Amino acid sequence: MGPCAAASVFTPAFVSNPWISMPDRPAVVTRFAPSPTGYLHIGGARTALFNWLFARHYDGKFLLRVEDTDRERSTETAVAAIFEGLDWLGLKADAEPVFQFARADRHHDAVMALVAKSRAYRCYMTAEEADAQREQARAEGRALRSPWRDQATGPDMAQQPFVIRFKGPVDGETVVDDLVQGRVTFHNRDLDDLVLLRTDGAPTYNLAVVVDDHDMGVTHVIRGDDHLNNAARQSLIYEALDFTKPAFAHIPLIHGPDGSKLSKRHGAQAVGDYAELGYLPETLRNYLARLGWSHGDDEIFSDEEAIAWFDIADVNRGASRLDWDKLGHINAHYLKSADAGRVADLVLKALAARGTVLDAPIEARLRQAMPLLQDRGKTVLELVDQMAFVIAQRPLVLDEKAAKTLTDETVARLSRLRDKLRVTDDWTAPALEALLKGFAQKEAVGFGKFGPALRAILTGGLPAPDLGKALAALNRDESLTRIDDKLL
RNA sequence: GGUCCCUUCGUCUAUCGGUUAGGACAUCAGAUUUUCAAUCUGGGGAGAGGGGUUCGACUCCCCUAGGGACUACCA
Repeated sequence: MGPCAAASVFTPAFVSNPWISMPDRPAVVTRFAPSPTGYLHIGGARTALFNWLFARHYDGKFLLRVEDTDRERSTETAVAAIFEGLDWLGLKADAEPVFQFARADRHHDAVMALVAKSRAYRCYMTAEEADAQREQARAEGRALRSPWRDQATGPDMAQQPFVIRFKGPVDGETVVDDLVQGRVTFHNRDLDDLVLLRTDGAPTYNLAVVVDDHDMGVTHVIRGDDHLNNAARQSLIYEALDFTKPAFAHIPLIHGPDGSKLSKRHGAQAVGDYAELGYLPETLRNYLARLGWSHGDDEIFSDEEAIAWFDIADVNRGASRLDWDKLGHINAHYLKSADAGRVADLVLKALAARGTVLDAPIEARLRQAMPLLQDRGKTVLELVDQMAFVIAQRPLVLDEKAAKTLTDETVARLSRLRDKLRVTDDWTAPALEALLKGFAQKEAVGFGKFGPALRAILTGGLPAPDLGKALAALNRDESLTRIDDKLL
C-alpha cells in the first residue's frame, strides 16, 4: 500500500493531498474530536473553544471529528447532542465533520502497512493470557509485551482469533514537546504494545487518531491533558508510519468547585444545562476562555479580542476549578448589554418551559419592559423572577407585608399622586422618577411615606426595580389600573 | 503499585531573578435607599513545606507533602 492509495480514501475539501506539498494549505489546522457517548460537557466545550480560538487567531482551520469507533457506546443521540452544543456555543467548524468509523478501511490499511514493516504483529493471546502477561509486566516494572511479539505464526494458528499489536521499542525514550506542558520524557519500556486492530478487525483509538489527524492535515492537536500519556504512544505510531507529527498542546482539565474531577454531583455538566439555566453562549465563551488562560488583567472581552489575544503558549498548566459566582457575574454583564428582544425570547422560553404561556397583551408588556429589567439578574431564570410583577394578573393579591403599607394616610396621599400620574404625558422611567421626586417635595415627605405603599399596589410584594422604572415597565394603563384597584 | 503532569489570596489569575506580589469574582465595612438588586468608596486575604543555586528567588534545581491523569480489544 502506498501513500497515494491511502490519500484517495479521504480528501476533505481544503486538503487536496497531505502527501504532496500544498501551497494553499493553512498553517494551522486544529480539530475537536469528541466521542459520541454522551452530551457535550463543559470540559469538552472548553477544549473545542481553545481549538477554535487558536485556529481563528492564526487564520487557520477548525475541524470536527466524531470518534465513533466504539460501536457499542456511540449513539446518534450523542452525536446530535454534541453538534447542538457546539452550535449553541457558536463554534462552527470549517468543514463537514469527519466520522471516524467511516474510515475503518483506511485505518486497516495503515495497520497492514505497519505489519509489513514489522512494526506491528499478530497477537493470539486470549484475554486471560493478556491479563496474566500484564500482571507479570507490572510486577517487573515494565509495560506489556506479548509473547507473540517476535514469534513467527505457524500455519496452525491461521484460523485462531488475533489482534494486531504495535511493536513498541523496548529501549530509549520518547519525548513529547508539548506547547503547554513543556518537554515531557517517557521511557519506551513503560509504553506497552497497544492493540491497533481488535479481534473483529476494528481499529482502536490510538491508531485511528494518528491516521486521521495526519490525513486531515491537523497541525496542532489541542486536547485535555488526560491524553498526555497517549501522546507518547501516538508519537511512536507517527514515527513508525513515517508521518510528520503535529504539535501537541495538552490543556489542563476542569475540576469542580471542590477541586475534584468534575462530576454529576457538581451540578451542570452539559452545555445544554447551562443554556437551560439561562446562561448566554457568549458568557460561556468568555468564562471558559478565561479559565486556564489569561491576557493580563482582562476579564471581560469580545470574541474578536479573544481571537486576537489567544495563544496556546499562554495557557496554564494546572487544573482550574469552576466558579459559578464568577460565571454568574459575567452572565449578568452580557445579559445587560444583550438585545432586549433576544432576552425577552429567552425569558418567554423559560416561562413556557415551566408551563406558563402568556396572552398576547401581557407578552407585549413583558417585551416593552425588558430593557428596564434585563440588568436585574445573573441568569435568564433570575430574570423570569424579576419579571413576575410585570406579568402578574390583576387585581393583585397583596402579601401581608405589602398590605400593611396601606394606611388611611398613605391611601389619601396616593390618590393625590394618582391625580398627577393621570395627567402626565411623559410615561418614561426618568420622567416618572422626576414626577415622584417632585411629589415628595410638594408633600414635604420622604419616599418612605408613600413609596412602599405604591410599590405594594404595583407589585403585590413581588421584587421590582425603582418605582419610576416599575411604573414604566408596567406601562401607563396597567399602572393606573392597578392603583385604581386598590384605591377605589 | 508504576509512569507522567500540576501547586501564587476562598476561587480564576498577573508576575517571565530585584514589585509595598497587581487585577477580577467572592467576602467584610461604609455610602446610597421606596423592596430586592445594582452602583460607589474602603478593608481583610496568597507564593504548600524543606533544602539548595544566586549579591538577590514566587520565579531556576532537588526532596517531601498534597492534588490529578494514564496504566482497556474506551476514547
